Amino acid sequence: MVTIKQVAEVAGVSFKTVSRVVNKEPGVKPQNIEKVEQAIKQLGYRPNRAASLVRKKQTGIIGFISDEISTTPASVAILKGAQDMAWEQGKTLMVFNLDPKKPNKDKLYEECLQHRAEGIIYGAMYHQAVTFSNIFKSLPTVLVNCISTSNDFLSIVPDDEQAGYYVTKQLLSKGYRRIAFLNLNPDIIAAQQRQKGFLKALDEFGLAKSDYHIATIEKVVNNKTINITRDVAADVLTSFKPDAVLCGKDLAAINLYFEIERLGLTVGKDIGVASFDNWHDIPEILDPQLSTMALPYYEMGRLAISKLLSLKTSPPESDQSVYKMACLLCDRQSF
Amino acid sequence: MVTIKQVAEVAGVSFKTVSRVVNKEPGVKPQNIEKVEQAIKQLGYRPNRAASLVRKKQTGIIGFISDEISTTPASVAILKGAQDMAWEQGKTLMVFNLDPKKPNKDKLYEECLQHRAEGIIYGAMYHQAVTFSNIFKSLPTVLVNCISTSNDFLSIVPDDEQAGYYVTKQLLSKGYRRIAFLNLNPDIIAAQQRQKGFLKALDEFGLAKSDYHIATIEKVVNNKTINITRDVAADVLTSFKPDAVLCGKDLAAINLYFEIERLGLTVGKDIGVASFDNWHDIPEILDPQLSTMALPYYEMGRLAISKLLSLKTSPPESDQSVYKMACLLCDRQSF
DNA sequence: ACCAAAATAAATAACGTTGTCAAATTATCA
DNA sequence: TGATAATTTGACAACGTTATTTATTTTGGT
Repeated sequence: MVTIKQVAEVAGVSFKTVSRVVNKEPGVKPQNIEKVEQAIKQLGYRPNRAASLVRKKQTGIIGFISDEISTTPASVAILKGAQDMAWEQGKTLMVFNLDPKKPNKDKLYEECLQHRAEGIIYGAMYHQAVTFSNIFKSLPTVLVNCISTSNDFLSIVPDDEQAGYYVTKQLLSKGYRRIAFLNLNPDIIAAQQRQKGFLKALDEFGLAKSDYHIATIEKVVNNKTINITRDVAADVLTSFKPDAVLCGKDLAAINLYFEIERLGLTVGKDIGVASFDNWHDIPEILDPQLSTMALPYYEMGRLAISKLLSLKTSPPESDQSVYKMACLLCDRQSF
Repeated sequence: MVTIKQVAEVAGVSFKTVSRVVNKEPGVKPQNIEKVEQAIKQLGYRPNRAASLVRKKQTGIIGFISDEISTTPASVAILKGAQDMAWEQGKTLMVFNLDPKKPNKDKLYEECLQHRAEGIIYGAMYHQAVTFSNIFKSLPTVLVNCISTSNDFLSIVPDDEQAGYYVTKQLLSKGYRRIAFLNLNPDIIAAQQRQKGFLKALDEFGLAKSDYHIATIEKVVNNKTINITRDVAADVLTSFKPDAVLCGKDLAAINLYFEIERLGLTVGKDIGVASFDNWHDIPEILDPQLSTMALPYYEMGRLAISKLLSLKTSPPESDQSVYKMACLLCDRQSF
């Protein structure tokens, strides 16, 4: 590998001058800049990042630890957002995935510390509460899509209550008055908060208890979540006879569409359907295309990085705060 | 940050001894190991990776450059596989995503070079041919899910021909004799190779031209691919009247299911359905669950790393070779 | 043309490690 | 016990940079 000194020799200047040119420091004669750049090109020199990091205080590295996040399609966007923002800020993201078999956050954190990361982003697969050991206090840390059980980190989550509230209000304002909510497993935060928003919107429109129905489309058997949308939907559609259905996730909306079609009804005409996720290509592949609340994963990833970077400059006065990011309705044809 | 010398001082040994303990080099008295480990724990010392990298020749860093890959759910698995294998081999993956707006592979490669990566994995979103500049020759490089237009890199791709062949043979051996193939855009490699396999299997079973039908479910209008499965499926189902349909991707199989249901037929009973991808939760959410050829992304990611590492030791005699990885049928209930 | 001030360049220290080799200590055996 | 070999330790150079200080060159004003 060619070093800064070899470049200096070829360019006929001291190696410090080369360093100045490489780092775009001022105070080098244009003529010398020219010579150095020539030599760099000629030799194919590339700065050795590691060597530079030894001397500089700032490494420009941000650790991204994910609880399996980057394999789940819905939230890959978090990573992408973080990566884009990091790149814009001249930082490099180092990505680590937790091993689902034995998830050891601390080991990965250790790795980040050794690389002298300047901060850590921890991303979770779904909106949940996570417990962190004290080692996580070593660096500025921002949580994405989860909160800390001990509430001691800045975290960025989707505003599921707002999402539930907003989409319900949209349904109501379009005239739907008999709404079924096929919610996710009630143990998860998103399900709880969406339901809160759902009820709030109904309340504002003065709907009675008999005008809505809430059911659960997930069942947990020995720690595995299984999807029972098809049966639940069939039941709710025939017994409650809603004029609109709000579905906990786009994937389950597929099942819902089938059940609606089976009853000879048409989505978007006889019955409105709305959902949550905006899960990649699913909403668009359905017919009619599914109107769904997009979870702002990409933006959450971006915000995580910028919050992290500002954490480092400003004192962590505002720790333990939770940023709830608004969800947007992707308005298509299903209601 | 605490350094090796501070640890040495506390432990009452030379800093070289600490270095030996940290790197588990032999020849340190157990008693001193104990003292050093004590001091390390007491001070919370962590080796500075950058400093170590300056001195050592091996950085243990592998660059992973992806053409948007890590945002597409189907192939996130490549990244995961690569990451797992890299971790097992004691390497660290540095992940870079191409900016879809202005995809500049070379810039990311440059970044990898500066980090003194020992090798590069380039992953593509779908099986395609990609052109690389000469800068990619600087390091051992392995391509995943794509081949080089100039055929000068080792690459790892799914064996789409085998996949098409295998699944068709399965259909045939279950007695289906009138098969429609709803293929992807014929411009892409996967579509071409699967079709080849499809035809080969049909030929082996001696099927006539009138016993099968091939249609395209994607249309390209101003560089954007649009999905026309619904219309094509409706047409093929009524005009050709297949007893089985092989679908180009799981997502499109959703459309196909709808059309089949609309005709009053039942998947898996009146008509067999098979597909390609094993795209996350889709095959399981469909009813009946979809039998589909899984693309071996995870394994491709793993193989990429191990091939890369062996490239470095053995001379690149076997360059320009293409590893085609067999696809497995995920046998469910749709045929 | 000369001097001071400003601009530029060079020399050298420093960063936190690992590699080399010589020195010190301990173990082995006659 | 003494000599020798084996083990363990430490001093110091080296890695490729950036930071700091010092030296040199250029510029501007008289």
